[in-house]
Amino acid sequence: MATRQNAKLVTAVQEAAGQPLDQSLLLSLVGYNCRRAYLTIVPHFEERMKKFNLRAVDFSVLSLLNANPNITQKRLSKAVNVSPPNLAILLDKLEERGLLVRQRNPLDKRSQTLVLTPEGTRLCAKAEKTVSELELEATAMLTDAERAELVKLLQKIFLHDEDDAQA
Amino acid sequence: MATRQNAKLVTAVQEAAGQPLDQSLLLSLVGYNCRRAYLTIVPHFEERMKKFNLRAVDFSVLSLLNANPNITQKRLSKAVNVSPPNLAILLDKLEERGLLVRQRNPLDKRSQTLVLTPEGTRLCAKAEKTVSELELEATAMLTDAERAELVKLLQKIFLHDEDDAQA
DNA sequence: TATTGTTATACTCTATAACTATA
DNA sequence: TATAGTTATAGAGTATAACAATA
Repeated sequence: MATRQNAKLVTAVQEAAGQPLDQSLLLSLVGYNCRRAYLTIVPHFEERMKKFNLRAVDFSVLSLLNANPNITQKRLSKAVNVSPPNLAILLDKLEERGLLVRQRNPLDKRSQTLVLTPEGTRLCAKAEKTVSELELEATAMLTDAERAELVKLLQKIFLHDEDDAQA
Repeated sequence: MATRQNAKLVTAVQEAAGQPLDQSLLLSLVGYNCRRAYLTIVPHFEERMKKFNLRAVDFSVLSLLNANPNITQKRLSKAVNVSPPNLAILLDKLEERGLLVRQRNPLDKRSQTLVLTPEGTRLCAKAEKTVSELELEATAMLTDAERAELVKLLQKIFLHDEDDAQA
């Protein structure tokens, strides 16, 4: 009896070991595929950005400030999806590195506006160039048309009810 | 002098506040768009899966075991991208909840093979149904053709040098 | 009274080192 | 000696509560 049970298990285990993994359900899910693709690109990002000592969030902050000087921490917080307490710490570090400065907003002294320093601007330019290159590498299996189509479809998902397109 | 500086800042801040955010560089990056789309879908997932008390990883594990009974923890670990120590804890919890069982592999007693219990199978079926529904909701702005195209392009990024398609 | 930003802190996730049992 | 899995623990990332300054 125990033997028959065991024989069944042996067969089942051998069968399972010989089969390729069936991931069909997960692979049908948009969210799952987004995550897998993202996790494929991230290591490329991290490797190439080591020399700038920038994480993905740090890069997003610099790039956003480069394109939008003098925005408040509140707007930045929403845009990069980092809570105010965590953003404060992140900005402390970038400010210590001399990449940006906080200025008291003369129009509302509760808030602070942010600008890159000349050094921050230089670093951002280099980092943006590197990121654009690395993106092409990491998605080299796509044609330009496919890449454009992919970006368009992804944006449909999250841009349809945007908040800080204005705000 | 200080006044002229200040006047300049006032102007710059007013200007910045009046403008919509320029995110053009970030929006050109595939990785950034993948992440944003994923982060848009996640809250839908979490809300609908609360009643099953399943996180995304838990769901992936159940779904994978449902389609691949009797695989080893090692293969599962690679497939869900969770390190063995962390997977051990995750499996402890699912096993305590009576959703799966670990069996010593009779062919190699170092390893353990995993199977869902009847209860685990039932829960998985319900969860899979819910996830498929929620995915359609979260991506309702896409046509079926667009959704299929999106999935195809995302998979091109991460399926081109797969490991555990076999292994 | 409400808002911006900060400090302090807790919680979750992920990563690493050392151990056991088998091979 | 090498591998599967576990335990313990450290570190990073994220979330929450309470506070100061300003509106």
